[in-house]
Amino acid sequence: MLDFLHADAWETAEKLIGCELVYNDHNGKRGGIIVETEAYTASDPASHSYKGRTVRNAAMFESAGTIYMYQIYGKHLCLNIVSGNSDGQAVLIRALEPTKGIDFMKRQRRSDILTQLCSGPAKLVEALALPKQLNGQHLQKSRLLLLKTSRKFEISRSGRIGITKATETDWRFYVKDSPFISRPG
DNA sequence: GTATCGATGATCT
DNA sequence: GATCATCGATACC
Repeated sequence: MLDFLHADAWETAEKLIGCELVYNDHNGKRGGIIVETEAYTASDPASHSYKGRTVRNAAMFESAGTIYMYQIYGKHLCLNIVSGNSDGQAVLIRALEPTKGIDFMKRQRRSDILTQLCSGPAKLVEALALPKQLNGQHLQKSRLLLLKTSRKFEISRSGRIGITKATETDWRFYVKDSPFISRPG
């Protein structure tokens, strides 16, 4: 089912576009279709795994399908899905098109604007109310579900966002013309 | 519409 | 002490 996660991160990042990500707990289900991702590998100067394993990035060196969450700029959490073969690769989930639990997500984000509920890596974590304790857990043993869907999209790629190194590497994937991505192509 | 800037704290040097 | 895989507010065109 999740075999495709074992591919290298740039392949997995493209294949994750169009999958549905859903979190389920006592507050119900909420989630959406993945419409924007970025790939990171251990040989990539922009990656947290570039200088080897540390306490923070340990989850990136676990098996494919492990969840890697980290805190950035003091307050924001970002969600990654580990890919590759326990070699420090992961895919950052950058944006969702909301499908489930939209009222819940509007309350979490204190916003009624549908296209802005999950249009950024920290926004979607806030919208789904993902706990940082997911870090290091495997998808199949967690409350986070990753589902294949039949929807097909036209996928575009570009340089990654918000990094200072390896900005020329086109490892960002997104749904062409989607209003739900973090910023226009 | 685009550009710039401060918040904010864990992680690493 | 410097560096952030960000966001939202503000200023300006």
